Amino acid sequence: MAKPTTRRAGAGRRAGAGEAAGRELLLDAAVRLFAERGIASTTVAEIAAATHVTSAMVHYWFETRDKLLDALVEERVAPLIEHIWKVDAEAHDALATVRGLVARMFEVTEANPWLPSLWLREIIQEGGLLRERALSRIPTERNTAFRRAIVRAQREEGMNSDVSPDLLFFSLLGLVMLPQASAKGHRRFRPDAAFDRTALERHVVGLVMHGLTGPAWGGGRSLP
Amino acid sequence: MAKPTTRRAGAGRRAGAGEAAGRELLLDAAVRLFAERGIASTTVAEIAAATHVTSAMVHYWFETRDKLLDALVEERVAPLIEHIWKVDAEAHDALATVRGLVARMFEVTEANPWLPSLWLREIIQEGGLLRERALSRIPTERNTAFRRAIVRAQREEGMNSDVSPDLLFFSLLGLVMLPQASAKGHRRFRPDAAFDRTALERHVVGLVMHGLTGPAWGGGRSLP
Amino acid sequence: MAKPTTRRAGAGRRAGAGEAAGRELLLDAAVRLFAERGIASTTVAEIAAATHVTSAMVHYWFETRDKLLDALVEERVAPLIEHIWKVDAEAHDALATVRGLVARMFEVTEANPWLPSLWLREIIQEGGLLRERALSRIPTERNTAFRRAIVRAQREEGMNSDVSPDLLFFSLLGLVMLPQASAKGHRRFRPDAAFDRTALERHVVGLVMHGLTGPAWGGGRSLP
Amino acid sequence: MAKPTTRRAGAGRRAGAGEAAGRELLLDAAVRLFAERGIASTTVAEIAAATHVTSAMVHYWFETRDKLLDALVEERVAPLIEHIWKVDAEAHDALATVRGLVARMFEVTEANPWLPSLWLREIIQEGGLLRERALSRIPTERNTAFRRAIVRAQREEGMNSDVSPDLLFFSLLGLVMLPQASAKGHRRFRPDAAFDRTALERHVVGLVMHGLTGPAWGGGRSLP
DNA sequence: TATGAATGAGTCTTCATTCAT
DNA sequence: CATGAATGAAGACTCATTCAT
Repeated sequence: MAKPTTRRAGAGRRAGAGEAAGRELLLDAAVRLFAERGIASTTVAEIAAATHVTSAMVHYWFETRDKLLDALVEERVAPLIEHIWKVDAEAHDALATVRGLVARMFEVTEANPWLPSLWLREIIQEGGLLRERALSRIPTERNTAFRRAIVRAQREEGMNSDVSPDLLFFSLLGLVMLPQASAKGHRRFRPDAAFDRTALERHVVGLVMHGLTGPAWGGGRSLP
Repeated sequence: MAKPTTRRAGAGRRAGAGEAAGRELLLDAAVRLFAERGIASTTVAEIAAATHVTSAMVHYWFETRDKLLDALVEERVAPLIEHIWKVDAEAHDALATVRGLVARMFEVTEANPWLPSLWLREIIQEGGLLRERALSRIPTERNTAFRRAIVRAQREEGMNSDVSPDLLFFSLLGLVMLPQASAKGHRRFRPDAAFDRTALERHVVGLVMHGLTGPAWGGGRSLP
Repeated sequence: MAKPTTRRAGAGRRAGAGEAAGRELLLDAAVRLFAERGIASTTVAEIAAATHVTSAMVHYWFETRDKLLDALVEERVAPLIEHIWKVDAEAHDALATVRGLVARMFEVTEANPWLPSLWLREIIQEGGLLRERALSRIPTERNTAFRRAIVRAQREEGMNSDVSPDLLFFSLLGLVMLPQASAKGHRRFRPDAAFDRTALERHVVGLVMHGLTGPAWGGGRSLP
Repeated sequence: MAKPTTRRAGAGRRAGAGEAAGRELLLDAAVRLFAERGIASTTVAEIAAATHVTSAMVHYWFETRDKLLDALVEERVAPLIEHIWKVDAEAHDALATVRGLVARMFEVTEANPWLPSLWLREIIQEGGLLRERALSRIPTERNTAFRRAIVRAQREEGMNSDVSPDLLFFSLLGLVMLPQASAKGHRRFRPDAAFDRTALERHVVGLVMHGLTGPAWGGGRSLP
């Protein structure tokens, strides 16, 4: 975003049409390599090589490796987090809220297959290199509202009360992200089965929706 | 196992009583630091310092950083994996099998709090530094038997058929491991709540057991 | 030839005019230091320091110490070996062939005073660090032809038959190279006498030419 | 020779019968390994391992690596040098002196096949790790006498005057030592021919004796 | 924009050496 | 005599970063 050297301070980035392709290409490569190998195991030179430029160019665009991570979160990760937590006008009850959350998680990972890996390795865990940068982008009020909706559904609508409102979001994350992060690992046990995001979504939704309602949940409700 | 430099060739270590404390202490420190920062971000010198020795000692005991990883999987990770997949004589139906698997996952993580982090970062994902070493320790036949038990329960006992037998194990892993790997992250949203493994277990078991049975699963069955 | 780290993949060095001086200077320093101290006793940092750069630059140009040795043989040693064994159109008999071989050995060592040391320490001996790399550059067919010429001269022209055709080349090598490799050692016994390559050549040629002909060799032949 | 620690200062080495085998075995191994790989490329631990002890034992016997080299020259190399230069009562003329010198070189290398390699790599060259230690053992007066004998033979007996009295000893060294140091290299060109010290001696003596006398050296003299 | 040359600060690894037992 | 544990000082190699062009 910032131009590195003061020597050409005048030449600001004009947010134009087909402009600054280099920068975007570098972020593309970075995000992909970080997901494949982990951030700590990816060098600036590798990102540069994947984009057919030299590592000096990475510094031209981002100044330091650390600011590249800033830019990565800002421009690539944060928008996805925000999309996942977007207010869902359609959701009139807790179950639909959960359903929407899961749906948007799948939307987002479908368009950005590098996300599960990055989330598991670099965001969720203490010591993750994007942790502070990314976690601060989770909208606290939305998160709180979500928990409250669960609490209310348990109290008033007979939602499975074994479920912890505090932990439910982590469960969804685990259910959606972990299988996608280990996709290539599946082949070890089922070498024939290619990874199928649709199958995963059906599986997760089936498990969670039933899990939240449970046998005791009044009959008539049908799952979307 | 032994390093040559100073030792008489062929003089093996006798696996005696309270012996070789240094080696075990180093593995303890390694496993802890790897879980905290990731393997790639942990230097040999840091592991040594955590044990109050020099990095030369790490090479004395393990020869190379890479062989330290071998030893780590062999001596610390593999036994846990094997315990998780141990044949469960008590489990007479699919549901009990799942319940037992989850229970042993919790047993293992309670005694080894570093495991979730390591599993998510270094085992599950492509590019994880322990991946090949650890994945080969998962007993294929047990894994297959597990999937078959699910299939049979779906066909014969009305288990929730949305659930994919291939994906269920990954779901359990995600449900059990991910929240524990991000434990310190919880505090960001609920600063008061200390991590409570018992609460997590109730949550996971509640969600999964209900999720597998679902509203349609005949009445009488009661969860453990 | 080029190192990747910073460079665009595939961007080769253009073998231009006064270009890549750094690389050549490093090879100069390497060859000199290796001759003085032996390869095993010379560090990358010493080579770098002799060229007023850091050891990182040596890795920039040659990637590893080992590939520096490859380059050294390829670019500095092999051409000399090939020159020594060049087909000698002037040589119409075995004696002239020997004379030419010796003459070219002196030519080459005059222009490259580091060669004798390197040859004795790193090429000739088992365990020499350039041995495999350099020995493979000796043209087998020329070597064989040389031996056959000696055999014929012994059978047909009365050349000294005590001389072994197989060993003669080693003798020449020893006569030419060893005194030059120990040049500074001479001073120990004759502190006044500076090393005099011309004197050595007269000595070697005198000894060998007489040695090959011997008292019985028909009179008339005069040495060049 | 000296016991390292003062703690048992009383326990001096008694130069007894089958005593201190460890020390001698270590010197044996050292001398062999140094000849094979060069001193700089041989570690204390390797010498120890070849003797089935630990490197601590090498320090017990020799205190430091450097003092091991001292001992090596003192006890293994110097006696051989002295033997080579021993006053030769049989030699009544210069030619016989040369002949005797060569004969003793072969005696010594036959019993100590590691010598040629060590001499070429570590003694003869500047930068050789035994150079100072060994060169000082060459008896200057014998060396000078040898040169004077040659000068006299050239002046008074018609010995080949192309030969330089100063260089002759180096030539002998080169002729005798270099082929033996590169023995295994021969196989590259003549894979069938095993190294044959007798053949080498005939070759060297034949070359040198004829070389010193030359065509003009009156007839009658026959070589031994 | 883009590069090649250059560097300083690590990081892993090796090795001679020490010392209590 | 002999060892195992321990270390400090190197040495090869890597990598983010700088800068003149």
